[in-house]
Amino acid sequence: MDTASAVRLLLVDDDRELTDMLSDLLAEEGYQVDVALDGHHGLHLGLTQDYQVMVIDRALPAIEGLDLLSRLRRKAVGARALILTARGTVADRVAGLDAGADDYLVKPFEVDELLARIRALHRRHIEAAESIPLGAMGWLDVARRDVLLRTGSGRVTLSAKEFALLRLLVERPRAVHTRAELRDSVFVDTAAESIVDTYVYYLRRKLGKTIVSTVHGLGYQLGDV
Amino acid sequence: MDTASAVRLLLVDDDRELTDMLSDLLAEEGYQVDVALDGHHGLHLGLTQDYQVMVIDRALPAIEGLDLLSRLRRKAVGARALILTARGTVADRVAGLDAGADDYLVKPFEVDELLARIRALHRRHIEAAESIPLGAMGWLDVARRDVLLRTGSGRVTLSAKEFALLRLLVERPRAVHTRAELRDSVFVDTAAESIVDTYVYYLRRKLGKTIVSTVHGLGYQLGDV
DNA sequence: CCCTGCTCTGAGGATTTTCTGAGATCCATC
DNA sequence: GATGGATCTCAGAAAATCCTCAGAGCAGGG
Repeated sequence: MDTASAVRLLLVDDDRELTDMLSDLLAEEGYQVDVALDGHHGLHLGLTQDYQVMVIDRALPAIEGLDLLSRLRRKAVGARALILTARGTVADRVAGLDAGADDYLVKPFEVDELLARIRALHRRHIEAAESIPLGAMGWLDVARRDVLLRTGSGRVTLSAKEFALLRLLVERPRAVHTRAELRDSVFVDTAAESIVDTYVYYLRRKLGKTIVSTVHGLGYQLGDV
Repeated sequence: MDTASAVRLLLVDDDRELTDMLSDLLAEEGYQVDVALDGHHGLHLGLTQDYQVMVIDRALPAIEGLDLLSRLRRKAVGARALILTARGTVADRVAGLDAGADDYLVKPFEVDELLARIRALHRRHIEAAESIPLGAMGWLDVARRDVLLRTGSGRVTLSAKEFALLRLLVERPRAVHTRAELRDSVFVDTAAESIVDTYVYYLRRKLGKTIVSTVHGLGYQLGDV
């Protein structure tokens, strides 16, 4: 039916009885489920496969659930994550969200509630950002008009002109763009060509020297060398 | 065992023999029960604690049962309520439902029936508590039109427009919403776009600066950074 | 009918962005 | 290594945008 567009889901829990039941139920709902019974296996699958949703138990052998999640997040794994836990205190929830969880469910739970929350998470993932890779730097997030850094040190927001300039460079990454060309497309046409220098300086200040390279006497180009 | 996630239940009745028996039975079933022997105490507990279910006798000292319930409802206490009464006329039921009761049981009753109805109420509470995670902030409780804060400092109730605005942002958490779009969906279409600014200000005042972030020149977006 | 809370307007001040210009630094060439 | 143009850096003015909040109007409950 819709197996071609099936939602890929990673389930990490050491309770084999639970994983068997859940994976059956989720498969019935049309999800394509992979199961990991410990943290190491979960980490491996999370890094090598492309999931839309992850369901992770806090108490895991090898690598603890929140540790697993924050490791995945540090590698820019963006799948929506739901944490299962035995405890339901506020401090617990906070820890989960801090590790990068999108939702949180306390055991024992109603299976229907888990399914409903997974659906909600998936619905949100569908609208994931359109992001353009910026080489070694990170990703340019078009919807949010910011740059997600590959180092995991968060996001850098760009102003409208900074974004427009970087986008032009990204669209033709190997081309050398003259100041006149960039000025005409990005800035008001009465502006001096040196406005481009200034905005290249702004981009380098925010994103690092190597984001734009100068071709002496000609103009600018994306990236280094 | 799972006391952390036990269902919290408030029992308000002046018949100490009945409350003793019921609280024992309910504790055996895994509920965490608080007992109030008069309306004042019940009001105090209902306002200061967070219950999922309340069982309230109509005939109470100090504050009458239906009065107690409607006072709690006016303070946006959303726990499911079951009213105990000696009379069972239709007019009586209507009065109970008007006061905000979810169910109604006529004395004398079978204890098993009371337990079954409490279970049903609790199940309804879980189903109705469609709580949408708000990132770092907490949870948006659609049924109760309020926000459960992750800091543990209780609930914040929202006005109709505040709720509608936040819900729109939550439904597409990664999208940037323009003022025009938000104005058209939430407010009267003759309103100035700045009405959105004002309500974003209200949300931030109630829920913290980070609940909504500004994308300069474009609009607003859920969450921080 | 009064009171409370909600909705919306408008205006100021605060903040961010855009653009200019000027000195410092770099680079190709003589 | 001297020269002159190209480029980098950055302070600050001007413009655009956003935040904050007082208050008017209105609806609903007591």
